[in-house]
Amino acid sequence: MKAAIIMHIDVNSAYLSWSAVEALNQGCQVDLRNIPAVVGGDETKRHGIVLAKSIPAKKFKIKTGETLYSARKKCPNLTVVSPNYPLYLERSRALGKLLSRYTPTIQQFSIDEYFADFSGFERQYGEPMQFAYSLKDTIYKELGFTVNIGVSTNKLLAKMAGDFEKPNKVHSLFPNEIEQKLWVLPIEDLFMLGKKTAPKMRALGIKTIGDLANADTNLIKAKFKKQGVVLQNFANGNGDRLNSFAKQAQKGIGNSTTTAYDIKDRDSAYMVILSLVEMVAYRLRMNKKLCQIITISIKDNQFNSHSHQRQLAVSTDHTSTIYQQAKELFDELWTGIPLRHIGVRLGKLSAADYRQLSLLDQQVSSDKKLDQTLDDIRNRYGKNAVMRASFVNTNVDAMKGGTYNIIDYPMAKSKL
DNA sequence: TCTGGGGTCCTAGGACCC
DNA sequence: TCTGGGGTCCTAGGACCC
Repeated sequence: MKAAIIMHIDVNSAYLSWSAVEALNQGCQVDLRNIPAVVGGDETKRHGIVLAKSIPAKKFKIKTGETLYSARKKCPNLTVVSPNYPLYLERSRALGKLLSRYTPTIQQFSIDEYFADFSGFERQYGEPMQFAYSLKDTIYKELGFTVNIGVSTNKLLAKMAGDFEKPNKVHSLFPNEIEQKLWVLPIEDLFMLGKKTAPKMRALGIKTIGDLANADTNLIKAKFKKQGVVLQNFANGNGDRLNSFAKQAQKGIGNSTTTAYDIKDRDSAYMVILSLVEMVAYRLRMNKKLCQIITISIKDNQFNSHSHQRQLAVSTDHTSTIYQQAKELFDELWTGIPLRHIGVRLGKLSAADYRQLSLLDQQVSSDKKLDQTLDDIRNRYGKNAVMRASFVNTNVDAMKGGTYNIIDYPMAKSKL
């Protein structure tokens, strides 16, 4: 049997590239990709972090996730542009559509990354590396942005290959290249080995991916538990469960928001919670799901986080039920300390087509009708077409949450 | 005007049952 | 009779991804 051919396609500086191309199309004279520039949130709303950076900005050691304040200190004439999420979503889908022309087996891994399975396509497309180069060029020609493509026999290796030199590059990382290309890299470069684990590894003398690959498994198991074993397998190029392209059911739906000002009173908190619940419950219903677990999370002005969750006796998709539970959970959780962030998450999802009817059915069906009516209006006229009276003349959005449009893909860990 | 938002998975401790 | 310990469920917190 011939080895699988898996490719990882990753848009270079996705948000920044997409905004740059859009600006050029609108007649802008400069290409943001060629100057020190970042996509960053709104500092007046306390969203002031770097979401994406250009290569010239990277030369100033600006990092994704750092504050704009800090980024400007490193590069005083930094250009900062606001994110355009609808654009990013559209570009993301355009890339997926292009890839689908070449293989039916693709999987979106994040807004700017796809895996594609080209196993058995050699006769049609030729030698995999040659094909990857032409695919990269086709993407650039048709969509105007550059990508990195990693080529290997499983998703883990393809992804690691895609992270080699950027931008606009194709790299292979086949099993027989692991020693030469993967093992020489610092431990920090391994997928899923983050900034908490890396220092612990280094303290044990494990400095490179090769060191981890060849470390004593019993030691790794003892120190890092299950996750350690997964990481050691990754270091050996074994993607394990990372190999499936099967679609996985979503486990939870959540929305959260950092408020422009600290929340100091219960009524303001309730307003934000209602706004979050409106969004999260709407998304739940659009996905034709019910939830059985509701989690509320808060972050105080000292950046300490806490959460509280509750399992319901009966699954629900009603805004009013979820809101009531969320308020109770919040009251149990909140000590009165000023808050900067509140989140609501729905878990233990099930299909909405088998509904367990309760004694409260009378009440429930009128709630259901209200939810349906509001959903219909929002789908037709936009999310702000209707709002509860309590939001009128306030500066709280009637529906909160960073992303209104939902990308339906399971996240990182479950796929690898 | 200093630190986002959306996810998944794992662990540890306590409750409860047998 | 005395009391150990395994299994499961629940919850809060944390690590990691983009």
